[in-house]
Amino acid sequence: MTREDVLVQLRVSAKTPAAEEIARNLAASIRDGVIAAGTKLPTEQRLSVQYGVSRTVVREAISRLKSDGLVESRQGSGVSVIPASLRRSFKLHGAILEKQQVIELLELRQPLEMASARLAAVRHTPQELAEIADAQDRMKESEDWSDEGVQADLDFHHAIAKATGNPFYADFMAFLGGALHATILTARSESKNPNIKDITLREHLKIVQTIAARDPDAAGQAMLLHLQGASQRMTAG
Amino acid sequence: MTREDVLVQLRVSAKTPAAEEIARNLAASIRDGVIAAGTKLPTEQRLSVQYGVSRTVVREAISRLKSDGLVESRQGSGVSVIPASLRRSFKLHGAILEKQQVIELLELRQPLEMASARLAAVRHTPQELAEIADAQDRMKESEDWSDEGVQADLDFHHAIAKATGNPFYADFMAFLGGALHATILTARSESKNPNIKDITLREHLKIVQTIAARDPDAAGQAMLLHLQGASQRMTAG
DNA sequence: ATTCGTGAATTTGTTAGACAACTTTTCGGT
DNA sequence: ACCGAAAAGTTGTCTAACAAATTCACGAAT
Repeated sequence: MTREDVLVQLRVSAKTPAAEEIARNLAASIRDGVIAAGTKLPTEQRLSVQYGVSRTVVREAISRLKSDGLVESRQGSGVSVIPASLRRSFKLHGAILEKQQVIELLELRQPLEMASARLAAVRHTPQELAEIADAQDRMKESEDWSDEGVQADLDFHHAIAKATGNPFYADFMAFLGGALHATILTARSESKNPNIKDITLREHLKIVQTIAARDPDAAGQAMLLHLQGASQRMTAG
Repeated sequence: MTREDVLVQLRVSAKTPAAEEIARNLAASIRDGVIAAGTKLPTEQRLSVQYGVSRTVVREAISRLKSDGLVESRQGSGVSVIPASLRRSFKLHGAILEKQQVIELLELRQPLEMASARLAAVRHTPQELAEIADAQDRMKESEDWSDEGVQADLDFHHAIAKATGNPFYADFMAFLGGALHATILTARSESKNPNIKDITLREHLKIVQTIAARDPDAAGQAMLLHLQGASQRMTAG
């Protein structure tokens, strides 16, 4: 019974819609430079023959590339590749994160979180501070290793980013948090350290206090300590 | 004659493809919570009636939303909105950047550039250092206010990001650079300061020297000074 | 011979209808 | 009340056609 379920699962996950696969294929060709910036893609007609699908499917694939800012189409002319310097979307194309990628992503996040904490310490409103404290409370009351605990953890960081008053911080931290969500969850569940939640809560508390005190240096430092600890717990576990 | 040209121009720029406009409309509804996460979009049939277009156009619009990680479709079931916490793309949906947005974007960039310079100082290889110096030379030889000068400037920062050895830094700085490209260009051309290039080059030189010396603190500090100066020149000019 | 239109060929944008594949709902029999 | 099969609903894909815009080629006028 379970074996059958696995087979079904595999079959489902294996059969990605054609448009998605073609979009991925073309995107890879563009990113690897096989199709150079400034040049044109083959016509929809040729692509449909090449991939053995209808023009409809090809058009849906190209739609995705447009949305990613990889190409630009002009009626009557064709679809041309946009130079890398003008691309306006940032995307994690590899869905699953390897450990090395996790480390690199955390390395990107660290200076942003520190700056976020510093700015939040200086600029936060009472409402924003309350939202930060609320996320902390939700995490305190959650069961260990639960998904809702991880969510509260990420909400905590997101609330701080929102308290900077800079929407780019809020959006980008939410994005990074989402990318790390699954990784954090598995890291926590695999961890042998039973006090992981208490340690996290203590580090969070220090951050809340320093932000509430409007002390940017201390807030940045408290955030740094928290991230270093969390990073160690995640990548070592 | 010229008046007619303007009219044509306006008509052209006003006529965005239907799929793009619908995608934008739906994306806004999702981001604003009008269509809540977890719920389903109206069926393609209903949307095609609602917007007065064919189902094909609706499908292309939805294709874009899928690419943005906003929705997920299951054959036979429908198209459901993905929770914000799981979105895996970061995008500047507002195409044109207002001055306030530029300031906020620079504020996001600053801690990343500092971290980038620090990491590059510690980790750079000779080749990577040469690439940084090369961008600096290209900027030196470019004409004032030229597009190629701005490109060399951005290449300089990108080269540093690559020298961190962390591809996320390289990708994200390239993304931010692209977003700021047009703004930097106009800021330079409008600036009354004729020495803007020389000042920039001097600040860059300091960064190169400190990175070459493998001194992360000095490199970070040099980068901070450069960004503060550049930011002032851009937003004040 | 060169340049300039004009029309033909290309190419993307959009529509319509049909069928396949899959999911959800409905309804009838036990 | 429950179960299973049929029906309805929904997304995925294909085909055929036309509209709209661009590009190209050819011929005419200078």
